[in-house]
Amino acid sequence: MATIADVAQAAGVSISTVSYALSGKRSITATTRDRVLAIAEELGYLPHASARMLAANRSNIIAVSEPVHPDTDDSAHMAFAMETTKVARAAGYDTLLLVHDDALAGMRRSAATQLADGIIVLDVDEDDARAPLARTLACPTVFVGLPADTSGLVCVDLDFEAAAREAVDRLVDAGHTQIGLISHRHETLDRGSNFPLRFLRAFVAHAQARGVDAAVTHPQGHTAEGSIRRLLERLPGLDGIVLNTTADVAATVTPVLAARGLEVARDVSVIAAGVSFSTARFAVPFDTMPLDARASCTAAVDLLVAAIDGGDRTPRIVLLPPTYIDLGSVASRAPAPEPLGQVS
Amino acid sequence: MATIADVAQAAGVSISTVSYALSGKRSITATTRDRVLAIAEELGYLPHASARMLAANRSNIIAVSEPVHPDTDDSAHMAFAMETTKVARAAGYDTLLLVHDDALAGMRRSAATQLADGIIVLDVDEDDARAPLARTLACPTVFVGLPADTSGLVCVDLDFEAAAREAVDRLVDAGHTQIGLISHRHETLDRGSNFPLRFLRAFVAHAQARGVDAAVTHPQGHTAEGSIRRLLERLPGLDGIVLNTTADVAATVTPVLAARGLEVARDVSVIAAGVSFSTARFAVPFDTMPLDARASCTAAVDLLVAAIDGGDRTPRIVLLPPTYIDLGSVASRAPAPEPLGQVS
DNA sequence: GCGCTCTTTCGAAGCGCTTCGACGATGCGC
DNA sequence: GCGCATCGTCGAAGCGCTTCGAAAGAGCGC
Repeated sequence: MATIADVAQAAGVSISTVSYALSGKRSITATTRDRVLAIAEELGYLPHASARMLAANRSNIIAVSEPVHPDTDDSAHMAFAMETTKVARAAGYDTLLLVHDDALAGMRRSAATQLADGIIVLDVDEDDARAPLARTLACPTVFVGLPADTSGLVCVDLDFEAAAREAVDRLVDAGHTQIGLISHRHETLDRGSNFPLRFLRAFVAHAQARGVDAAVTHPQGHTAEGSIRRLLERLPGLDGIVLNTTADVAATVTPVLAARGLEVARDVSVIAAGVSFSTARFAVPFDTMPLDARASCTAAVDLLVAAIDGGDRTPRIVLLPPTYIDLGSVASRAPAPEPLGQVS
Repeated sequence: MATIADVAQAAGVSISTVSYALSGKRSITATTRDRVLAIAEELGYLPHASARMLAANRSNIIAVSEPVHPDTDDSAHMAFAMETTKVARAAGYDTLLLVHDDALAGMRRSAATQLADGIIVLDVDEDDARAPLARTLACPTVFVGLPADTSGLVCVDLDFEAAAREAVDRLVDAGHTQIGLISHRHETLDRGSNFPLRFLRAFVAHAQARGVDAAVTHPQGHTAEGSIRRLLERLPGLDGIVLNTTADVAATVTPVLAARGLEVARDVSVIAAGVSFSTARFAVPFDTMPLDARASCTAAVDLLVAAIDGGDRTPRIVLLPPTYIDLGSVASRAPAPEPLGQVS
């Protein structure tokens, strides 16, 4: 519990000299500085956190808002919180955890009391109440995931266009010729959500570019029943499905296919792309391109620190390249047709 | 960003009157108090966190130390961190998350800088480096789980004796007559760890009380191979196994039994008791009596708050009654023999 | 009506730090 | 040798709050 005054006295210098010697914000003679540092070390001096916060008007604390919804995948979200904490610490910040109902209220509180210098928002919903809140806060905030209306916000998310293209490539490269996309519900797109549309357009364009038959449906309700029926009507030889939809719909894909005598991988390959849920624990896991915790959190903390230190709060959306996780739901079809004119 | 001075001025009173009106630490006339509260509300006044911390010499922050070992079960530990945060918030504290290598260093740092009023230690190891550290810290600390040497510490853990008795009761009540305990390795017991011994003794005593044959082994290495062989030598009709051991050993039980043509539940019932790992995702899950996150964290935070507010830092070990999670690894044997003289 | 107690409010002193302005000392050019 | 800039250090203000002691006012008994 040594204070800066103790260090100053022991070193025979003034308090401000100690402060400058430790912070390096003004030049101090090498001999004085070394003596101060040695004594500080010897006394085990560490600045009192709240005194420093009050004087410097910054807390070196980042709040992490993570509502843990009932449908939240613990393991995935644990990873995000942990990664954020690790990266933040490396940047000199501690992290305050705001969960459940306090995920929202805690943001307001930690911003208003200036407990936190910045906020990282995890587990973002389409119509997340934290988005409008963040717009009113004086405290820099970065979202990991995109709410429907991203105006005025700083967000990090998966590059959906790239994910759509990679999903198409994977299927086509494995010999599939009739592929369908189960997108989000119409309501979701109508609500102003932009990424399903970005994904959808990239999917259609790239399927065309690769020369395969493609169809798109939007689920009605919370099952894939109707979507799969419609896909099969349009593409009787459907051999690949891309899921860019919600967890509830995705979870029904295997049983719905089974009811038609179709088996994942054997008859129809499936890839979930641009989704925030994990399919690893589905009865039949699907290949997935999810948000990558490490990459997302690193990018998010970097942006946040830039906003705190550099004052750069320009709204922006940073898109991360997708990572493909192979869980065996894509099987090789007949060998891809030889491109014309190639020597076999 | 209204300050207490703004509120005081708007209400036409002094700063100290506002402070007392808000904290209730001195009596203030009802009319004055109401006016102050109304104006504070109107201005959206919230006290500046660090100013309050500095003046009151307390941060209302609890640090949560959670090293996330490679073998840590994310989901289980997520639950502990989340529950701690929820309970702490309800008690008026925010939680600072300290993970990985910072789980140790962060404790020292947040205690020395008085960033945290108290520390909750999760994911406790037998020979946890945080135990000796906690003894040197001025900051109240509560462990969730028991290190080998608990002297001088405040700990919350499962009631191992009760868990051992319940495991025996479950097996005996289901008609089992030859039950074995796979305990911890000898090294673990030799290292001064007390709970395996407590479990073991309660197991032996209670098996005897219930009149069934019992045997105990300690694994060598990280497999159940030798233990199961020895149990079968001693109890050829072995029909129940209780696991109070490490995750690595527990994970090998099913294959080792299978190699001998024995199937869990059908031939041998298995219960894991007093363990900190989840068996839910084993290929064959075992009935378990684990530490209960909600109960443990509530007890831990209660103890910590008592230490912070009440100054009660008496070292103690609080034991929680076990909760039985039935995952189907215990089957009914021949009906339990009728007690003598009972009308059937 | 005087002195007493009790209640309500105020002023001021910190909490431990950062940071600004200033001051003495030193070194330089002329 | 004098003035000027530069460097290293110091003192003091202030961050926004809590809390202590005291002052002012009200109510009471005699």
